[in-house]
Amino acid sequence: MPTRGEDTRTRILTASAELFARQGYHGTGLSELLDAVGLGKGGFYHHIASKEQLLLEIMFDPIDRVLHSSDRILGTDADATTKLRNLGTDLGHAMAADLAAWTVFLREYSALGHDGKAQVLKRRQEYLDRWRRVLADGAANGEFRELDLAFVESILGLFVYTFVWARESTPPETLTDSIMTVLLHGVCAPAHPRSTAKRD
Amino acid sequence: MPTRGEDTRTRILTASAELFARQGYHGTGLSELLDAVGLGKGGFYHHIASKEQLLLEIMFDPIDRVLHSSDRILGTDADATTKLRNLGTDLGHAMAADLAAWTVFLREYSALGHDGKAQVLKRRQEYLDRWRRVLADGAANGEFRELDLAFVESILGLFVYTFVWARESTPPETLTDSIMTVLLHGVCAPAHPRSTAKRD
DNA sequence: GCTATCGTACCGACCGGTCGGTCGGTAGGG
DNA sequence: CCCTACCGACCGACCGGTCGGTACGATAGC
Repeated sequence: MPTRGEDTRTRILTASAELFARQGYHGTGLSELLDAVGLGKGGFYHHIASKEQLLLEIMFDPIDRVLHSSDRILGTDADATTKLRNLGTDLGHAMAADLAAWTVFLREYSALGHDGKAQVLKRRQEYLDRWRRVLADGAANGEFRELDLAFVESILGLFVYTFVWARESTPPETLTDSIMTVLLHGVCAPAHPRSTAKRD
Repeated sequence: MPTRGEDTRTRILTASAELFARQGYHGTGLSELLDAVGLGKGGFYHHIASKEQLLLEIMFDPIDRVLHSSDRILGTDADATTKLRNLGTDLGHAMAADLAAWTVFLREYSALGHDGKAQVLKRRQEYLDRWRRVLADGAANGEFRELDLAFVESILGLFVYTFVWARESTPPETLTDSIMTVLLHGVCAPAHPRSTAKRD
């Protein structure tokens, strides 16, 4: 029989992410989830410790991915403008590749227990710090204008909401460009008229 | 005895918005809600038709408010840059004034039934059309550069996420400025260096 | 001024159903 | 023979919602 082994777990993760994204964590019952995966309760709990643990794993996956790739981007010796553009396109790619998990990541924070909240918050903070660092560096060397960085908090929301609502009408690369064009023009110092986001 | 009459209904609306924003619609039980309002089930259902109807009313309130004020803004004969700035500050004020309801509006769309979804979607569309119209006008008369308008879909997400996550550390006017500065610089044509969002 | 009547605001016991989770069991490959 | 993968009956708690009843202020008849 196929579909045995470790990939059942993956199937559970994928299907749940989809369901949680569409109907919310509390809005999705176990039985509904079981139907989607094609498993009984016994099978499910053989792989997953609890519904909340499942939610936590769904949320870790996408943020960990961009956390790693942002390290790679920050590690290069490119200028701040390039780094910012790379952060943006990377985030766009990640969201396009796994939009369901990202939607869950953004919306279901409040469904987590105390410990889960702390773990997710820590990763979120770390990731946004990468953006803040690039923005601050660019402001320090004159590439960017001096900015109040409060808007950085909304980078994730900005991307995810664009992807969730505009996905059907527009391909993901166009969405990323659309966001990054405004962001880069909004951030770059008038003296440096590079701008217009081009994908690498 | 006080707290009789129509204001009980208002108390229910306010308390539910707060609870739904913190824990989600499905994540908030009726009994929890009742405790917060200080009412029994009978009292609650005397004022409210159903839990879902309650959700719908919470969501209409904030969007209807900015829908009205955006009409006023679009009706003036100011230039597109000013109109855009006014749309932004107005939205910022509205969100600061009723952040809980706005959070619910953004997060709990999927908890709505078929009819509710359609009604909310219609208002959302109408409001974003105001932004699109200003952006398109500005692009037509040279105030703004030519833009792919896909990012407009995320205006609401952009604001709400900034407010939800950065509220504790930063006052709402600063947040609005922070967002609008990036947005205006990102959107204005290089030839027109007005920018820097100032509140009226 | 007294009481009968009515409508509004509210109570809490109770309903059927669903929730997340447990457990005893089994099929089958190594 | 055992271990992995899975099944589904079953659990108590809790869900949103209903319903019969009541406290009380206002109005009306006399």
